[in-house]
Amino acid sequence: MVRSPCCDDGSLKKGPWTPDEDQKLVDYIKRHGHGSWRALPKLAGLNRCGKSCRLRWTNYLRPDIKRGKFSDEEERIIIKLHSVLGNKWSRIAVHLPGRTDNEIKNFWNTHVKKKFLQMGLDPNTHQPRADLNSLVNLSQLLATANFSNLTSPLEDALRLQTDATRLTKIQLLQNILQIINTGSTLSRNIEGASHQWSRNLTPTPLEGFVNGTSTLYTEDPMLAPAEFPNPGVTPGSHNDYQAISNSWACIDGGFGSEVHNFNNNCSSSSYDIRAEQPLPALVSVSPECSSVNQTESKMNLPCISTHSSTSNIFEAWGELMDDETSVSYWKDILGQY
DNA sequence: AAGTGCGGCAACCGCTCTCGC
DNA sequence: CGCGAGAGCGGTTGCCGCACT
Repeated sequence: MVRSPCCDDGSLKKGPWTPDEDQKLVDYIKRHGHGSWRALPKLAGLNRCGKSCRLRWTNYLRPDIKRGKFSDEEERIIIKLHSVLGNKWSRIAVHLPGRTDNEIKNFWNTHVKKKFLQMGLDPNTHQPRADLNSLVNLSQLLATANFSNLTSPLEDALRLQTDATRLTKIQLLQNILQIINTGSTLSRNIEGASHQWSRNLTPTPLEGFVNGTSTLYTEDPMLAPAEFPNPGVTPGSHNDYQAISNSWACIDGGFGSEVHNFNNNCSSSSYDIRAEQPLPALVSVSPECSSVNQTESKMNLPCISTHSSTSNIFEAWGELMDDETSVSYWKDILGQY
């Protein structure tokens, strides 16, 4: 089925707006509000389609639009929000009063993205890029950078992200150890819905990590619903999310609201994590993501390899080990807890 | 001064979502 | 429930100005 575009009338003007057109649009909206965008151009005496008028108004003519360069703080917020929301520019724009989604998108594509790439990071996942060239670049950067004194918004955000990623990996390892200890799969009986998500507190995260009762991500009862309510949402993905959300919320209270909203929503039975698409995948995407769950795949949803089966967890583990087989790497992680 | 390349940004395109019938 | 119109959103394009040769 071919749908006719709303602006297929060849007589309608396209391209840059003239000051006269701007004035007409502003005058009309000031007097009458925009009402129906489709009807507006005729009523305002403009030879444009309604869509074009709406874009011009929301991206340029709106009186509350903030112009000029993005501040460091704004950049920091954008990076953090992007790590949580992905390319949801309109959602990000909500947190930056006076900035439009289009402006933020352009800023990301022309400035921030470039910085990510220069640092050898994938701007989509905020993770190190897999290709060799970028790894070489990254190692060079690491050799020259003093990471204990990071000051730029991007570096700040990236350091936090690294911490979050480590937490995710630890969670994955924890799941595997639990399987080994109990001989059961981690996969939750979704229909039964009685899985106790919050486990008993243990003296130290490391002990919990070793014996499979870690509460690394569930110490805050607000962030840890006793039961994970939503069929189709895997424990792994939830904990992955909490790892990040705790990380962000701890460090930046103001920004944590988005994350807390997510977690609160998560506690309601009607909430669908897939609708929010909270995070880019933090661990490698397993092959079955594309074949088994076509809906998720189609929606480009984060399909985390801690998916609800033992095999998936081990596959994810295998992928992780491919990435980081160094014993010292894991010693480094474990040594922190 | 003219030509060229590049970056930034406004605007467009097409898909998805929402809502009313 | 299905359909269509309108609105919103994200990706992409193309113009413009600036720097460099």
